[in-house]
Amino acid sequence: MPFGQSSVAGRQSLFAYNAPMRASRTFLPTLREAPAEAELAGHRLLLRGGFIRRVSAGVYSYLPLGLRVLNKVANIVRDEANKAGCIELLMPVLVPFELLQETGRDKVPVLYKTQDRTGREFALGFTHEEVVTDIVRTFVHSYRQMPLCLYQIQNKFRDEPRPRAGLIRCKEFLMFDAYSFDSNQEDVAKIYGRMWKAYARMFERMGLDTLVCEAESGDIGGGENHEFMVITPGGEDRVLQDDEAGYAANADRCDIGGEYPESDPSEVPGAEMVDTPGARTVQEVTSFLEVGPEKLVKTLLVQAGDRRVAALVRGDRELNPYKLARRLGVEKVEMLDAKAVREITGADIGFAGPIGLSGVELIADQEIRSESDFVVGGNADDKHYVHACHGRDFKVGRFADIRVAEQGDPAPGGGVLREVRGIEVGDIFQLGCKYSEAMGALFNEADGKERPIIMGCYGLGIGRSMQAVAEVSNDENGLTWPISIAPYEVVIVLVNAEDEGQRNAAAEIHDGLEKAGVEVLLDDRDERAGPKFKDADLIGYPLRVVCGRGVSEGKVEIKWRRDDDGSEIPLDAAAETIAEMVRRERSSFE
RNA sequence: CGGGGCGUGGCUCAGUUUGGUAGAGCGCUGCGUUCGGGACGCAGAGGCCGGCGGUUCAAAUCCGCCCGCCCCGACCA
Repeated sequence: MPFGQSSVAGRQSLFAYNAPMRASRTFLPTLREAPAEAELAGHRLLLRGGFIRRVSAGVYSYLPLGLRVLNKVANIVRDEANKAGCIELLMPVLVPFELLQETGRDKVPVLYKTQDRTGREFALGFTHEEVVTDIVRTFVHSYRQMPLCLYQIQNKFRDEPRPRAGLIRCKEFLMFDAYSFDSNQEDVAKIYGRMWKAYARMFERMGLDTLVCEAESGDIGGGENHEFMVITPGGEDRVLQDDEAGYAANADRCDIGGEYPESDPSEVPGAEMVDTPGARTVQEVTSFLEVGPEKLVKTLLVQAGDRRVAALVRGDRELNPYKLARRLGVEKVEMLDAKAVREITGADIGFAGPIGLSGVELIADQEIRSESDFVVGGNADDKHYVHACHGRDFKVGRFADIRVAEQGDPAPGGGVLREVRGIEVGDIFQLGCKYSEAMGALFNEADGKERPIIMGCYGLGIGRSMQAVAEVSNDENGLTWPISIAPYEVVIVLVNAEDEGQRNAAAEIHDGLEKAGVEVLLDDRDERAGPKFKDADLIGYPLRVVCGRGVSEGKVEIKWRRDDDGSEIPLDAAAETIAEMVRRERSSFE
């Protein structure tokens, strides 16, 4: 079995080095008090337990225990990726700048740039679409060479404006990234589904519950896009979900449901222009006119491809530019600057309104359709209209869902959206032909015609997943790792190292477990029992074996980290008993 | 990049308001006692108080600039 392929049988080969299995000879720098830098429970425990150490903002060292966990997470991912038919390779950190220029991603703001002594420019790899596409365009020329899915597990570098929460958002981080290459849409759907299932298994094996969310592909472009979220209050992503209908989406993507029958403006007084001196913002206008922000309709002027569009959204809502772009069938929309706004409205930004506006398409958020009597801009400096109604005072070309969804909004399936926080541990993307077209990655179809390769990409944060587990698997005493990624499966606490009987019993169990393929750490440090117990709980070894005073009666104590109480087992069969317990526990994560 | 907070032995912090040349707990070293849930006693080591400049007889403390770190927001390919 090749190195790195993880399974029960391959477990001993997980670590190429011969790691010391005695605490006195390894490096366990636990901290009694958490460094002030950490806020989240999992982050604090990773620091206290001696798993990681901050080197600089968003830059971490993995200490020996942390590296073991990281490797295990990586190996689970590797194993499932291999089972899904992906093939591992390794691409460089240094990416020649010209490669990124081919796709225009040389302007990505998070890019780290550097140059060699001759002045040749490189970027530090932040993701590897260009590098892998360059490989594929060189070697893949026929539909018969596909489907193909290549992946690597490697450090990524992103100059994040704000690194945060330990391993959750780093400037340098270990990531699994896979890239699929297909010749037809059916194969694209197949690999997408296969990666989806592979991800589900990976996270399951790590002991993580994930919620799959519809996601916004944003500027990376393309078709379907899902994110795997670990739901926890400390998560940085807003997720909206409707449990009953089984709908979940990232807040920046989330659709809004509901029925919006046309409102009847007949009871509303006629529209009237009023003075609103200097009142530009929603806040200023509504407080000046003494109305709620929901009674104001913002008119946002955007450039959408070669068209100019006015988007109408209620004052208490936020326009979702991705949704708007999708509804308009363009790649992206951009806010018009003050000069362009004056050309169209004859007024400053802040006074644009739909009444009498010409030369632009008018699209309004769907909820406006069933409401009336609004404050809108007057298309003249310091003027607004009150009692404006669509249909009567201005004509909306189209109503559509174009605003940012919020907690409490109607869900697409008919329920209500509820907001939770999530850590995005993985995502899967259909890229289409964006990169293959830009880079000339073409293949010959069966009919002899040349077409661009259809691509997909799949990312999974290894370190981020590790901390996500820490965030959801802990209690007041420390971490509670699932056995699949725990730094060691079993810890043996030698209570009194002076006692020969205890010492021999511990060594015997240790050797027996090692022979049985169990990852065991013998805590033989010259410490009192207290700190050893505290450290065992803090570090979170799944199973604890205590060689203490019971040894003189031929007994040792065993206790699962997750349980409050342990039990005593006979010393003479201890190793076999424990190994069997470990095997059973492992099997629950496979 | 905007807003807020912070920077004092390895860790957690006090001292800064009101200037007088640095403290506690934990950790560390040695000796002794102790030894099943972060022991106790005694004796020690360890800090140019983030950096630079200024004010002053005198600066951890006041002023200016810079750097770093954390949180909120923007951003997040």
